Amino acid sequence: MPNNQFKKGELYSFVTGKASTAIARRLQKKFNAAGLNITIEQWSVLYHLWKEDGISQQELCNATFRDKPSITRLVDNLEKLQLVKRVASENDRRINRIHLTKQALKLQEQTMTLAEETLNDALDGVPSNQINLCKEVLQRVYDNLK
Amino acid sequence: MPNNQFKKGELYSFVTGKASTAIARRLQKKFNAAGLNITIEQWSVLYHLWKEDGISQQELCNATFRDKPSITRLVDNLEKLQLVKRVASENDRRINRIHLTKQALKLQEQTMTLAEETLNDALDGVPSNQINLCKEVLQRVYDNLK
DNA sequence: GGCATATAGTTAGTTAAACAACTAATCAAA
DNA sequence: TTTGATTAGTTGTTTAACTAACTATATGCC
Repeated sequence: MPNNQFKKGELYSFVTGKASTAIARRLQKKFNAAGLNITIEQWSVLYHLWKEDGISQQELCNATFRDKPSITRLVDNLEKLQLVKRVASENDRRINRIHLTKQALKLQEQTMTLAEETLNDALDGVPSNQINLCKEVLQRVYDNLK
Repeated sequence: MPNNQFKKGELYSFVTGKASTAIARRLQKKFNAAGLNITIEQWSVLYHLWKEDGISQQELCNATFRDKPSITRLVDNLEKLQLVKRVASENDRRINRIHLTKQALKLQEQTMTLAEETLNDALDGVPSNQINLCKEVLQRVYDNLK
C-alpha cells in the first residue's frame, strides 16, 4: 500500500520546492542589499571551502550535490571574482585543489550571519521539535532517492 | 530569542533545497525514461493548465511562483513543442490566454502517474502524520517569506 | 613497457531563473 | 480628450543545471 499522502493539488509544491526557493531568494536579496556581489550558488561552494580549504572540484561536486560541469563553471566564476584559486595537485596532476583567497575569508562571517538571519525569518513561529522532525523527513526523502 | 535550531553544518541543505532538488531530478529521469520530451518546469506549467485551461500568463506567474520573463520563455518553449497556444483575449488585448492542445491533454494522465510514483519513492517509510506536519512547516516557511 | 580502463576536469549546447529595461494596451483623472 | 499611471507581456544579459562528448592524467594488468 502506497503511503502517498498527497492530494493531486499538493503534489506541485513539493516537487518544485516552493519553500527552499523562497529561502534562497530571500538570502540572495540580503546579499544584494549588503552589497555582496555573489550568488547563492557561489556562496554554497564557499560554504564548503570555509569548512575545509583546498578540497578538490570532485569533492565539491559531492558536497554540493552538483555535477562536474556545474562546479567547473562555478569555480571559473569564483576565480574571476578572485575569491578562489585553482592549484594543481602535486601528487596527482588531474586534481585541482581549490583554495580561498583572503578576500573570500573576509566574506565568511558576514554571509553566515545573513544566512542565519534568513533561516530565523523562515522558521519564525515554528516550534523547534517540528523543525527537527521536518529536517529528519527531508533527510529521509533525500536518502530514499539517492 | 531566535528559534533557529540549525547548527551551521545543517544550514546549507535547507537553503539549497537538497530534498526538493532530488525529487525534481528523479521525476525528470522518469519523464526521460518514458520518452516524454518535457522538462519539470514545463510540466509545472501544464500542471496548472490541466487544472484550469485558458488562464493568462500572469495567472501562471502567480501559480508557479515564477516571474513574467520566466513564464514568457516557458510558454515560448511549450508553443514550440505544440503543447500550448497563446490566444489574445477579446476583452483585453494585453492578455494572452494559454490553451492546451490535444497533445498536451494526452500527457496529463501519464505524467501525473509518474509524479505520484516519484513522491511514493521519496516518502517511502515516512509515516503520514510526519508528512502532514512537514507539509505544514514548509507552507509556514513559504508564508513567512512571502 | 604497452594497452585498456578509470578518474578529474573542460567544452559545447539547450533550458531555465533573476533582473532591468522595454512595448503595447488599458484605465483614470483633469 | 489627452496625459499619466498601471498592467500584461517581451527582450537582453548574466548565472546556473544537465547531458554528452571531449582531453589529460593515472592505474592495473598482461
